[in-house]
Amino acid sequence: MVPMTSVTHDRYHHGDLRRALLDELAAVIVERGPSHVSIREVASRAGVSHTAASYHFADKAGLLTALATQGHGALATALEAARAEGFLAVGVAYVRFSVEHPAHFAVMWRPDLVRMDDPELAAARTRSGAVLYGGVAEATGSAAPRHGALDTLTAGIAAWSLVHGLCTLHLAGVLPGGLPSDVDELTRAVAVHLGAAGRRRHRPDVAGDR
Amino acid sequence: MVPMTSVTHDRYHHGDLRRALLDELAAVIVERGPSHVSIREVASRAGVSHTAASYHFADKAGLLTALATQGHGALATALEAARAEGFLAVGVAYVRFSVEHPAHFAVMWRPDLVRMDDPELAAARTRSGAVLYGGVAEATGSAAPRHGALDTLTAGIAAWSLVHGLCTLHLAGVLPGGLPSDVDELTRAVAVHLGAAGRRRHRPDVAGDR
DNA sequence: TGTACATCAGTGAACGCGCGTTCACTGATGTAC
DNA sequence: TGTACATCAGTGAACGCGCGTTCACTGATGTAC
Repeated sequence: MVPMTSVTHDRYHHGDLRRALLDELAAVIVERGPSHVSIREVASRAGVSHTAASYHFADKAGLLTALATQGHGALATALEAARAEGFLAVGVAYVRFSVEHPAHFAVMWRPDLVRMDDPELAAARTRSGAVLYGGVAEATGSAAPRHGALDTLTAGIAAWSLVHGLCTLHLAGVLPGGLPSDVDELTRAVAVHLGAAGRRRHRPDVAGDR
Repeated sequence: MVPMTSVTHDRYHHGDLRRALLDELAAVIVERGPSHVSIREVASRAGVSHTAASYHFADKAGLLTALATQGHGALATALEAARAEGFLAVGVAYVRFSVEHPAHFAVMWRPDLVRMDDPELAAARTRSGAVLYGGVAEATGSAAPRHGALDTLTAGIAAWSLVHGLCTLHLAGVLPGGLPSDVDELTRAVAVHLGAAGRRRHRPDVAGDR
């Protein structure tokens, strides 16, 4: 887990309490999961009264929404940086993000924990979504012949699903032994099997059946 | 959402309160998410005192663990039934399970909500895992030449990751428009891009890069 | 077939606790003149 | 440069609530004789 902020000195005016609270929130989520979060504990760990936290975030959902927003921003930045290195690098960056920021990852697509209609969250999601969808369209060739549009879309969803599922299962600790322990290597070894996407334009006979 | 039990008549001795509580738990999770569950509410919805629920489940983690156990059992049954119809059918069954039992799916791989070391849960996980791993090894040809073992394993993880990620994103409601609305069709359209797995025995040049 | 009794499956009151929220208040900082 | 004042960023006490847990108790059922 990589904290998103550097240290601040303790005065009455904290300086960057909002950031500090989000860092502590992330730490609590890593320790106990997103279901066992309380504003009071987060505030206490940041060394301030719990009302100070309420000053920055309207309520618990607001706190979690802010973490999700921060996460989508950071994910977008990571994916944007990887895009130039090609399709596979974006996938590797996605999985690496989930490992470096597991708490953010844990709340970023959780409509039951986060206010998905929050304007700032929506903006951040649009940014990360642009790389996710756009990047795949580029990589697989967006100027596809007819019937290619759905194929391009489903190829993108396949790639997203694969890396997202890999993150989820990996973070849950339910993957079996025998896999590469290095996460970049693991991602490449698994994503290799997404071979069909970049290779052809037409729909094959149903793949892998029998 | 498909309830796993049929109705019971109300007597002092309920008849199948354990089942009824799990059904209500599933309903609460679908409505508000696994983070907003309380024993008292589940008991109240089942029409019994909250102490009656404590009689059947030691605590909240026990309640959620029982749901996860039930889920793994049902998933194993579904996957076992689909296995004969081939590799792709197993994936379709997996996604269909997540849609029919979203509450179960939401807790089945959540070490922060569930006691993963619970013996009954472990047994149920072993059962579902057997189809998941074993099925893939069969479908891709387990008698692979050398260097094929890791390849077979990662192919299985790729398939699992893809369908698992698809479930997660679909249930979260974050998939973009333009995709097939029928879930079986969606799964097939996406899983098609996992083409590399069933087709060859040797590792290709790095797939999809560029 | 009756009866006694153990066990199973529930009730309902009481507990202490941590929660989110509200409130009046205060210390530190920035700005107008 | 100094002072007044508004605003920002916190404190700490108090609230009512729902929570999980514990406890003594009871109704229904099953079994031994």
